[in-house]
Amino acid sequence: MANLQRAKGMQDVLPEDRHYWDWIVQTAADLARRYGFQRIDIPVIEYTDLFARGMGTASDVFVQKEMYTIAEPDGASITLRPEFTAGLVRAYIQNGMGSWPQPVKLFTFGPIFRRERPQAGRYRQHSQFDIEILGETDPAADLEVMMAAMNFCRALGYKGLTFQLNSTGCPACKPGYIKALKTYLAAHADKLAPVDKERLAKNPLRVLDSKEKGMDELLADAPHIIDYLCQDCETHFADLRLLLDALEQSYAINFRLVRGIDYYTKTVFEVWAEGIGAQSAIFGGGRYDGLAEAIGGSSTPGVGFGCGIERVVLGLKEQNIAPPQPDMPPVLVAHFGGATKTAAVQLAFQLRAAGIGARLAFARARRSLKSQMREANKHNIRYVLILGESELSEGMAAVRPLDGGEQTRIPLAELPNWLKAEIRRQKAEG
RNA sequence: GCGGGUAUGGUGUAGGGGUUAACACGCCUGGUUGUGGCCCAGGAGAUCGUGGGUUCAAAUCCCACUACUCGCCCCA
Repeated sequence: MANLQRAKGMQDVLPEDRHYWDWIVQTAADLARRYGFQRIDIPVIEYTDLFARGMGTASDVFVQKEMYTIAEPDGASITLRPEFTAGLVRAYIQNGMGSWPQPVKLFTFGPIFRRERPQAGRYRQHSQFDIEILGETDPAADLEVMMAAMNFCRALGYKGLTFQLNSTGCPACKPGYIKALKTYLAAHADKLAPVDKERLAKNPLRVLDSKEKGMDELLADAPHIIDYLCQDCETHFADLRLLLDALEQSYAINFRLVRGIDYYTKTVFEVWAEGIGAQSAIFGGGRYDGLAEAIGGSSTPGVGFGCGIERVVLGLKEQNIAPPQPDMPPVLVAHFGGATKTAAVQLAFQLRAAGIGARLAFARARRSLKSQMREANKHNIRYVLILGESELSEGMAAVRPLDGGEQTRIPLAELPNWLKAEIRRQKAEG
């Protein structure tokens, strides 16, 4: 093995896998546009401060040094984005989108960086498809975001997904809940695993996430956030559920669903899939009404989700769902002998200009026709256009179908139209 | 940061102290003068992860390291 390898936690997306990506991203983008979302692209790098204020310096991503942060010579500190939302809200504020017709509905796609220990379905660079609705408090906005996630999965043919929903409250009611939870857990401290004791001290909500033995029973009797929501949050949650019911969208209320980033308010949700290793969430999202203010803008509500493409691909493979095969060029231009190469090159470009996919056989020295035929076969080519000296002297090309049809000779000048007609005919026949 | 597993041609594997390290797939070239898939015949390609040790002899045994991988934490 050569001592050449990609950096830890990085992935090469080979052509074979890449067409999953094309399909997934295309499907997601089509769907998003149908909902009225517009594509936006923002930089991979932001000032570190943005994430510090957005995610909170107490958040795990920040505290555990999971960010790729670079100190610039001039003293600035910049960071490879560990998530999309903060950057998108920054873009909203900076570009004056607050004065656009509200709400502003955006989607984007690109790489995200977190310096974690890699494992199945978790990489240091991963790609997310992300949508956000900014400037809207209506629970129907939450609904749209959630349904976009669900319908996206349906469009891919995904099966066995569960929709996990919870409300995480707001600054008005969350502290009261945390206090109640703390009290309860402290009373049962003897039953807590060491990890959970640590969490209790550091971030009590995280205990809800615990996978330790016996926690299911213990937490079943723990205070539930639902009973502590303020009027506003409760109404919002109830309205959202009514809307989900109206669309007959099933979901599981998961009072243990908490998310790692501090800015979430009210709605939080995840979409879980099976068979992709220990990482089961392919979507995660929620509402973040306080984020814009936290990063220094005027108060702007928002709701959105991020979807991990690598995990979606893992899940699709697990379920044996394959994307439609990408089209390969239907013809290969083969040539041998004399001045045929020049004619072949000209023909190939002429076909491409006419909109016909053409692969040109390369041959530095003499190369047998057999070898060129083999090449065509390997690439699933439908027609080999053979330019030999005999054909060329008559201004013709031999057309050899690889699917069993008869070989014919067609005048070079007529080839583009002839091929177009053939391809159209074949397509019509399926 | 903490655990477990693995490390042999491009890929997937077999082997197991002793002269040319095996197999499959892939790749290349041929199988009569210019024609694919199947088949057949050849060929290229590996300092058996790295460094040390034991031994007359190490890919094989021992130790360390590194990398990859899976899991914990956390998250998409």
